[in-house]
Amino acid sequence: MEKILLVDGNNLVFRSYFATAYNGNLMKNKEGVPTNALFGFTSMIHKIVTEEKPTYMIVAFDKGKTFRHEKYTEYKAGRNATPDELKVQIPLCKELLTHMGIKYYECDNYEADDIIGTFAKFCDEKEEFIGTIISSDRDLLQLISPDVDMKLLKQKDFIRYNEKTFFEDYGIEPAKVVDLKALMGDASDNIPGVNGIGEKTALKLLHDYGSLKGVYDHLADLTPKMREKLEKDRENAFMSYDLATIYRSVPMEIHIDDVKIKEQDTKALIKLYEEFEFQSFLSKMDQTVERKLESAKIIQNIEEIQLTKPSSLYMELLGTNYHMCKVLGLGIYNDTESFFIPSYLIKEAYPKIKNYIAYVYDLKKVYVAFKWMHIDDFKVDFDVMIAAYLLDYHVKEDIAYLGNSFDYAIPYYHHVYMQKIKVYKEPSMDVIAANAVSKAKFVYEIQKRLKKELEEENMNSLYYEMEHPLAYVLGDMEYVGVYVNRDTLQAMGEEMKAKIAVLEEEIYAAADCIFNISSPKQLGEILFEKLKLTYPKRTKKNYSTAVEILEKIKDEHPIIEKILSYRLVTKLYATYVEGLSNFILEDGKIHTIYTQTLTRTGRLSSIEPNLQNIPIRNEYGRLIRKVFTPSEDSILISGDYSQIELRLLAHMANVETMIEAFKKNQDIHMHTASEIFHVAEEEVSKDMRRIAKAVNFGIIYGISSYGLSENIGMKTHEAKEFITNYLETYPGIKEYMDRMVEKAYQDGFVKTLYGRKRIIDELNNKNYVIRQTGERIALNTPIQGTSADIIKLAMVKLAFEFKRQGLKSKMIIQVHDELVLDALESEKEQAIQIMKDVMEHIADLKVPLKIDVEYGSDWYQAK
DNA sequence: GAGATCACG
DNA sequence: ACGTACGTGATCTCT
Repeated sequence: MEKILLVDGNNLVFRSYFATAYNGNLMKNKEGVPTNALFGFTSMIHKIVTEEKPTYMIVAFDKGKTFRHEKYTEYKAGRNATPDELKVQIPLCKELLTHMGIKYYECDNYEADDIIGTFAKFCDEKEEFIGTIISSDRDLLQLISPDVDMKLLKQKDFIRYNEKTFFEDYGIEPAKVVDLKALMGDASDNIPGVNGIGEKTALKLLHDYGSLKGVYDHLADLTPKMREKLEKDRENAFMSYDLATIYRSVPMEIHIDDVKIKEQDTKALIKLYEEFEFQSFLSKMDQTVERKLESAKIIQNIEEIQLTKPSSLYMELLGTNYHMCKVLGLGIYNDTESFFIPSYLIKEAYPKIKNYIAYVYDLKKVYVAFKWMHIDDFKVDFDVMIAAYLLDYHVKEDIAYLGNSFDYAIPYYHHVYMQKIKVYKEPSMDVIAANAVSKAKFVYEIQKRLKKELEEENMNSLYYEMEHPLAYVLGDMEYVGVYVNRDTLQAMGEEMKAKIAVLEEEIYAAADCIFNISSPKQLGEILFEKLKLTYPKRTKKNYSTAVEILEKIKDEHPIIEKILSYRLVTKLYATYVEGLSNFILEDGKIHTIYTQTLTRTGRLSSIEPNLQNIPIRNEYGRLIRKVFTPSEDSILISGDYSQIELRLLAHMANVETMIEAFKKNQDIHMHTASEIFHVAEEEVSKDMRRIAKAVNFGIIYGISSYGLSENIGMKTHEAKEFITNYLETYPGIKEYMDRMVEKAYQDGFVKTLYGRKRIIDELNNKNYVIRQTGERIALNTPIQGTSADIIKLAMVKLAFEFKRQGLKSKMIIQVHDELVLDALESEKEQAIQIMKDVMEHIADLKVPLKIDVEYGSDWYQAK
């Protein structure tokens, strides 16, 4: 038995088009051809092929303007015309299929539905074939038969229907979909149906009387009202029946060899993906077709090095974590000189090149990797990676992504250096050299253009005074590292393991069976089916077992509390005990990597390991912080900005009362509570403060009444009242929000106080929900981003001041609004003084900035 | 490799 | 009628 996949191509293209709507700005290639639908289509096809692994497959498209139901043409014609931006992409989708070896069908005057119907009939008739229809169009459900099932695509996932499951869900046979549509109509397809009858009623009627005809044969049995509706639209109903019926005899010959998937044309596919700048698909391609790189001169002896002018450098590593991986060599390039320095010559060669190295990609990587080699004086003028990040180019760790968006054929790192996932391979030195030098060449040739663009965007000071110097500061922090006490960590781990074992037993006993507690799927079945606990959420396909859900049913069964504890402890053990242990190097320290070019707001992120999410909110988890310790004769000092985002809001929206409250150093949530509840501060209850705090946060996130209500557990309409009340209390904030959103729609981007820019594509989306998200981004990014700017500036200045004043104290950790120092005890007072001074005075705002300082002999105490 | 979950600001 | 707070990273399960 062979399965044929019957894909509704038109449906996929339309879905893709509207899912990532073309907005006249983004999602088109350099020639201006829109690619949104093609992109979505490509990824859907990839997904379908990997999920279904078909041998036979067809993709059906509409063709021609006249329809087989001539007398009803006006109905079909009434559907929205295909937008031009979509039209141009349809032939491209077909081209893609051809390159992938997949046959597509179209037939004059027939729709994709009809072609699929014809193939479905083919499957019904031929014993050796079965079919699976793929579409999000419910119309096609009517084609389900013993030999044909359907994968009905939903927004996120899909439902697979066969005859049996369809009947279970709808209570009618698949073929009766036609009768159903005849009664209820289909607005999207301009099928009128019977006015006043919806899905529920239609299903009930069909259940009672079997078919459309059956319903009309039994009009006498119905209520007068219903009878009247049906009689009035009798003609429409039967016409709708015809309209909804999928034609199954398109005049075409089916040759089964055509339907078999052929080998893909890799070369043509790569060309297509390149043309449309589909980096993600390109990087996934098995690039058997090697990109040709110029061969590079490999230095054998440092006497061969001739360097006379500013050059670019590209450092090639084996592995991605530059704290613990091998340096393979350096590619050096300028327009007259270029060569490759193999790893064993770097130290010796460095003095000869250092004065000429002007441009790099990822300066922090090079700076830190050199430090590990005891080269401490590396400095460059310009980092292409950081500049490209600020300018919103496609920046990833792998330079190939940026290179390819500028039409440089740079091989993807993983194709050259990865054996398979997580396994690296070292190619021959010729290959490494060619890669390194061609990357250096790209850096050299692109830097000028990026500098010019920074200038045009007024981002010079953002680059030269903030991000560029920050890279060295971060590099120092990473290289210095943080001491982590292995023994304490291990002891905590043993205790947790014991706890986990006990909890496991208790949970199995309570559930009366053994299962995988970490599997949400299994857990959901145990809780909501076996133990029949109430699922406190509107119907959804999969049970969620997240904390919010479990908290709600805590009282129903003692198992819930055990599961919550189990979750907490296993999380702590896996992520923070085992996880952190894996990153302690021989020096007893953890060396994280701060990602400087990732977030959309300008914040840093921290990886391998993440030091920005060490537990603190839960007391048991907080104990983990005890393992983070200072160096000898030192303490950890933590300074964190108090309410920096709210202060920035008060500044930007110019909210007098709030600014005053901050000037008086008041508890801001208490103050807000007293204002929105119209009571004296002494009368603010805990709950009032809690609500005020939630609303304050909500405002920063770009509030929605639903979001707020979910967060503090109240009805949406109550949350709405709080928001209205809040905005009446602070009209300045309301004005500010309106102004920001309007400006964002006008410009298509927002900026921070320091000129960092974020383009918000979401605002051009045709989907209302996505536009709303865009509005929230427009409200949040200037605040979160400015906060990130401020602490970055403070870090640069603080590093400078420590150096200038000759302190040995060092910054070691940044957690968005908090800096942690490893400081000599003898420098304690001075370090605190400088830190406070720098952080509080780095920006000139209408509100004061305030930091809270704490210190101790570990991170638990310094907080 | 994606989704669910949960750790942080 | 729809689906919803902003920004991250690590680990686990499951396809």
